[in-house]
Amino acid sequence: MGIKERKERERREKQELILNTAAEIMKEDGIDNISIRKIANRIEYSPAIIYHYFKDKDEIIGHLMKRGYQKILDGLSSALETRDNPEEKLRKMTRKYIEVSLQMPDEYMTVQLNSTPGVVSQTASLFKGAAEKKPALKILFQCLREIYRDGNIDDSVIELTAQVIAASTFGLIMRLIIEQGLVSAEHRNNLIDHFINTAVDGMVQTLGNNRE
Amino acid sequence: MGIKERKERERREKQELILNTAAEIMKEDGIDNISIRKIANRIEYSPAIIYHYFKDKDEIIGHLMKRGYQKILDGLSSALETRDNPEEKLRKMTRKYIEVSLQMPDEYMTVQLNSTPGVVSQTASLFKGAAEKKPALKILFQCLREIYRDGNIDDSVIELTAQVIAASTFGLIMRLIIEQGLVSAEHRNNLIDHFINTAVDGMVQTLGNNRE
Amino acid sequence: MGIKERKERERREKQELILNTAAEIMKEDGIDNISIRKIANRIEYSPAIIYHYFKDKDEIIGHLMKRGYQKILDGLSSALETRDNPEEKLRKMTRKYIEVSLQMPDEYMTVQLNSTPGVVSQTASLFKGAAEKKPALKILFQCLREIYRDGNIDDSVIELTAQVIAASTFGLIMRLIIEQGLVSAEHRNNLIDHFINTAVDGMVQTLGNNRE
Amino acid sequence: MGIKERKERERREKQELILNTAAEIMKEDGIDNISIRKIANRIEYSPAIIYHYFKDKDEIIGHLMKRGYQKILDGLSSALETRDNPEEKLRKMTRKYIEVSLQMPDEYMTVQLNSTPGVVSQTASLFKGAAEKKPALKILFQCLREIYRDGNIDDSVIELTAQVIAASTFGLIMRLIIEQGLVSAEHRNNLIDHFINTAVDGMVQTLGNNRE
DNA sequence: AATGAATGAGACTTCATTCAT
DNA sequence: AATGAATGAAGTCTCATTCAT
Repeated sequence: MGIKERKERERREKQELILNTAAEIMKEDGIDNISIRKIANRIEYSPAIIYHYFKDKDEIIGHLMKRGYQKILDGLSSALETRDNPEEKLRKMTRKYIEVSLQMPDEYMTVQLNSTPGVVSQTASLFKGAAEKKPALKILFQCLREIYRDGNIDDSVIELTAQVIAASTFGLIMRLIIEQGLVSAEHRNNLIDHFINTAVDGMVQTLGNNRE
Repeated sequence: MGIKERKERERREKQELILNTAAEIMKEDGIDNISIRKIANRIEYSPAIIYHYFKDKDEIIGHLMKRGYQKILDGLSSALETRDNPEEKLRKMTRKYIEVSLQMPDEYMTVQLNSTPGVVSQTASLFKGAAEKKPALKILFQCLREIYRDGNIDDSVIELTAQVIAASTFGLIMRLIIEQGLVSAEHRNNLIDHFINTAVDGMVQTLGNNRE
Repeated sequence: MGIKERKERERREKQELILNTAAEIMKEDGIDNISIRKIANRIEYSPAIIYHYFKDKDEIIGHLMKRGYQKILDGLSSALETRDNPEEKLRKMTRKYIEVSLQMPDEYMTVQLNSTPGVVSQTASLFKGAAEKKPALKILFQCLREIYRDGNIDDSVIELTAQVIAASTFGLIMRLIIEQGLVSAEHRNNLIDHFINTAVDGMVQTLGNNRE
Repeated sequence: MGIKERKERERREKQELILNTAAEIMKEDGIDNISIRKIANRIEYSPAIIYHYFKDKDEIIGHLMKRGYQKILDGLSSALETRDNPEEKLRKMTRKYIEVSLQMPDEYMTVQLNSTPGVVSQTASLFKGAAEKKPALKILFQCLREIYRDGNIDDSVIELTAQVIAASTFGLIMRLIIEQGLVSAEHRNNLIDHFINTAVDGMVQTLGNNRE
């Protein structure tokens, strides 16, 4: 009696098809140019059927966002499970985050740049106290805390540092995405290495020096 | 025979009016919501007349972009004219760049995020050799070069550094714009200070240390 | 072999369910906003199944109408069975008719205002000869006839009178329904009393006076 | 230089054309079935142009309503300017009101039956105190007041009477409209005469008798 | 120089209905 | 008996653009 399950599966498959098509369009034309019609045309169905699988356009966009955010979080937390010293952990995490993001450039852009309240409340990370409320930032914060576990550096300063690292990393990723076609793979890797070795590491050291 | 010039002038004035109105709308509703109709309504002319002054909507958007880019460049080069030592100059320049950008958040976003070939070719800065071709990056590069004038650091490394600084700064600005409503003025200043003092300075020092 | 009957019964039950749900929607959103989908959603079945029980939407609407008309007739004839004098009977009947109608305002409106031939042929009452053909009007006519059994008033005049009473009563009911929220219960009762005591009674008396 | 005026006129003419077409559709399909598309199809223009002349569909409906209401008020007040005695004035007014309404049956129905708050607040007449707030009812009230100027009938009773007359008249008009095709012109006139002579007059007399 | 009129395309969404399963 | 999938038509509205005047 797998008939029910088959139907379920087919339904999910079609939903996936719709979402993937929407993602495709987003990639090509930007999120604001996703339209029910375009999706319908591509999958060669009538526009109406889409409302059979999703309540409205917002729901589709919503799914697209959730997807992007989830992928990033997954990638990030996988980097946490190493047993390296905290400095090394920080480096690996940063690298992982950059890599994951670059593998889904369009979703990343869409999610991170969206400024509708509902979304920005999830992606925001620069406000005071964000280190406690934002999962991704919290990870970063704890890593830094561990690095300075002996020194007496104020938590607020560590939060600032985490935020600056996050924002800088975001900037590098975004520019790499935007300039996609213009930067060679080799140079891109050099940039990432250099960013981690001088910017991130530089911050950590500078902070350490200022401690005394 | 000043009649011709007067006409010319009036023409330019009206073009300005149209562009300013478009900029206004961009600020309020985002670049994707600029419409010929909205512009026409605001200046209380008919939509058709706009085609008298601009070929089509794309031309208007193009002008808007060029404008934004120019403002940034102007602000930046003004920071160059100080006689401080290069380290201080770098700090001032970075700060100035951040400040200018934050004063025109929407134009900045629009210009920097646009990925149509025509525009990205102007804003791109991460490709190998950008330090020579991009005015803004060139300034940064020269400043760094001056800092390490005694050491024997390879130009390619300095370019990498300039690019990483540029990308990081871009990231901080972007996130500050996106999270506008959520970050207090005080915290925002702390972030900028911390960014300059630890991230930028940190890079410079780390690079110096690695020299030997 | 009660199996066939059970199926029959179940079928009728489901038809009832569908009709009741349709009536519900009519009450809430008006007759024009009844949609197959809405019915299906409420009874938690798929839209398609409804076509199993009714040919199409028109058939459902048709049933709804018939129902309304029946309710009114039932209520009316119950008022007939008193043994009062005819004047009193007329008053009671009128009052009963008003009350019953106000208890099912939406059905009443829908039925009475519908002007598709099929329906209007049932509700029409103003044409010459209606007193004989229309059950409801016939009752009224007979009541009036009884009142003037001694005088020599022409049947056509009595019919006119019955028709005017019917139309006036209809007007009062309709306005009370339309202005529902604006008329207090007390004032509504006053209006009904006043209508019966002055308008209906007034007609009857005026007609009696003109007899001689 | 009547060029401006000509354009103005043409504009108004086209607006009229649209409104008339809308009215036509209302007549045929009911107010709820007016659609921009239908209007456009009939006048053989594209749907978009309609938005050139009216802000949106609501504006069109609004105009339709205002039109209907105005016609009625005009017709009514013209009946007031006679120098007859009040009883005769009442008869003439009633007759005039019926006649005017029957000349624009569809607008009348549409306006009177519409129960959206904005409209019903204009057409409502049965609530306590309506005689003061509703122009049409006020006229009726004053006429009755004049008839009983010698007797000591309470204003609230006169208001009730006015309301009952208004509602009854409304009922007669509505049924005549609905049963349009079924009632001969002769019979229709008989009904109107009979209504005025027995129902309206009957009320007036009955009220007068009850005074003592 | 300026405008009003007009259009065709496209946006989102709801609906009644059919059909294979 | 019941359903999910699918469609085509229709609904309102906005837009960029063209053209005659």
